[in-house]
Amino acid sequence: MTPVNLKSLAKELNMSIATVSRALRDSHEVSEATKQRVRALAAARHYEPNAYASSLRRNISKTIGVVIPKVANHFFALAINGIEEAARQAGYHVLIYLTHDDYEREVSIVQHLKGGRVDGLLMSVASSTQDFAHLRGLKEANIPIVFFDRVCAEINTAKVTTNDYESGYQATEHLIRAGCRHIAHLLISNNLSIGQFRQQGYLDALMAHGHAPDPGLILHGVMDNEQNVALIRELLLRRPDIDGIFASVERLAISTYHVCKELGRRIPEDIKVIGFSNLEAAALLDPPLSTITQPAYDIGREAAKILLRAVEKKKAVLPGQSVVLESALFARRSTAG
Amino acid sequence: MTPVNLKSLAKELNMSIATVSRALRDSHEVSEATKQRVRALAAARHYEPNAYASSLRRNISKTIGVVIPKVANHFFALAINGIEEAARQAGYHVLIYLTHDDYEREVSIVQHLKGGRVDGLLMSVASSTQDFAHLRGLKEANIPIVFFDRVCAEINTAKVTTNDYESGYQATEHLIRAGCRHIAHLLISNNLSIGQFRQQGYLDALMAHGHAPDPGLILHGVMDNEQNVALIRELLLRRPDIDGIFASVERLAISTYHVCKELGRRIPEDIKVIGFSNLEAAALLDPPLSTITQPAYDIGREAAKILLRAVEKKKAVLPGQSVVLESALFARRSTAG
DNA sequence: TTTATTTACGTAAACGTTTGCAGCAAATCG
DNA sequence: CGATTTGCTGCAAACGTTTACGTAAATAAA
Repeated sequence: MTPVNLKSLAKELNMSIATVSRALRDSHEVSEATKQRVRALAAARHYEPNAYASSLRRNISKTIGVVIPKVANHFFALAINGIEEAARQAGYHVLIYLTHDDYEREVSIVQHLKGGRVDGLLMSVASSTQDFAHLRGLKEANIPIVFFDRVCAEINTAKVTTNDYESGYQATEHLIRAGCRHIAHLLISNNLSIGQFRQQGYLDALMAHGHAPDPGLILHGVMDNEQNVALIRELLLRRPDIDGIFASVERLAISTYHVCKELGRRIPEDIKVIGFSNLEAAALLDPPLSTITQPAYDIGREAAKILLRAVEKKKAVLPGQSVVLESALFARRSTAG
Repeated sequence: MTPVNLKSLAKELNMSIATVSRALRDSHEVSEATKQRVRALAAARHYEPNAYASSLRRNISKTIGVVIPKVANHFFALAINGIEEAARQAGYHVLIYLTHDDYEREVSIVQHLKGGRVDGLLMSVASSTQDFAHLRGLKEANIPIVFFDRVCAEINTAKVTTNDYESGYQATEHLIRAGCRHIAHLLISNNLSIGQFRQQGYLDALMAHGHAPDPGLILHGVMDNEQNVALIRELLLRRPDIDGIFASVERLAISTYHVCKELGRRIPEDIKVIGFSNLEAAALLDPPLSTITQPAYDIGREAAKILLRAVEKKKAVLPGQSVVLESALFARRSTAG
């Protein structure tokens, strides 16, 4: 079975490779008659251009990379959905890389991508990442990058986020209005700007309503869910006065449910719970969970669109293109007064 | 800023491109001293080989494609997780494509991939796919393919599935033992072999326990969840005798919960429900949902491993390499007697 | 010494595509 | 009618890497 490429098509058509190539790219310097012949044979032979030869020659891969902590998470799954949609429409391919929130892995992935495998990068940084040297290098490699959700403030590029400060404020206020007096905040590693914003919203809402912030009510989660359950259990036992919980990430809200069930704390009678979550089944939980839900699909799509515009123009992405989308608060029974 | 490639390194080191290339690939025909010099400079200049040039020359892309219906679904998200892990360990990259269960899109994606962008393909076919010509073409393009979960029986290659027949049987039997007399089966498009197996398990379990199969109790879901809710509502109203529901896909179980809540049917008192699901929060639903849970991560990882072995040997994948993994049944309150 | 063999490197040809340049007709213009 | 333009096509050089082949020197075998 002989390979079907420009050369084989050219030979069969008795013309040069150049003409075949131009005909297929619909160049204006090829006669309509020739184009017809070329296209007919290409279709008959099921010709598919070699993506790598083209990429090498044009120095364009028509591919974007997506680097995220995990995929088994509704937020990221939905974001990928949006990213894939935008990429597909623009004729781009999507490479997926998972960091599992591991800094070393993130560095290794980014390093590899400097080889020109992707034209641009979408990224949600790992929670353990503190040093951003590996990301700076991308600028030099001329690979534009757009951060989404878990952004990196130190890098000068576009970012797509949600109104995290306001959401943190609203969630906390929602609990206060529901009658909570001692509200705990569960979050993960606080070196993420996103966590800081939510935390600040939480603190400001407390202050605004005359509640004194209490460091003992702030719990930092870890990667492992088992450990989180233990941490939350310990917190609830140590501070029996806690009557409200604001979870900055879905996993911690779920773990809270498990602990409450285990300790016999009733939701919402004893403790009210609200959490960031994209869980479709939130309304079917026992009790239905009040959530702040981020527009994950839109975040992914918007980030991809911004990136693709930059890629097409071969320009770096500008911070000015940053976008802030709004999350929605769904009050359900877990915070019923 | 000059590009850093083999040529620039060679010039700076006063040696030929070939030697630099060989040194970096740790060839035995380069002296240790030279290797040291080359490696040192490569590191200093942050050299990253151009993936496309290498791919073009070696006719190997070190990339696999994953074609799935959707990603916002715990099963597929977990599968991707397993796939990415296996790929990363083997030094492969992962391209993601979503069909959204659309046949046209699936064909278009597969067609594109014949251009050599990927060394192999992992696939879960779209529920609307009936014709498999586009997949046969892959054989000719010498691209091995491994199906997982939603396999295509007509194509002669390796498949990674779960024991769907047994699971369907067990789920049905579980409902029967819990006292159900009129058990409905909710599934999607039945041209998928996977749906047929589960359905057969359901039917055989009914027969084995002296229940007569009733076509009026089998409901075929569609893409849209709103429509599914309507269909299920109609079914429950039309057949008030239904006291058990076996949902072949997670979405249909969730929709069932919504309908029951709406119609005031109590689970499990009035209707017992069991469904295929990888939802982590299944135990936290109201009531906790009994599930058949597939080892999604392992399915993805196993499929990727089989594919990568074939890719490395540049051989087609053999049907004999097929693997069947076992799902687990978790009995929870939704089927309590 | 001569003749193999090994070691270490360079030369150059691929891989398939794109594209600047040139050529060469036919058409248009002065 | 000669000069210039226009429309179409081919030639050949890239893109960066890998690798078969050649070669010169150094070592080993004779």
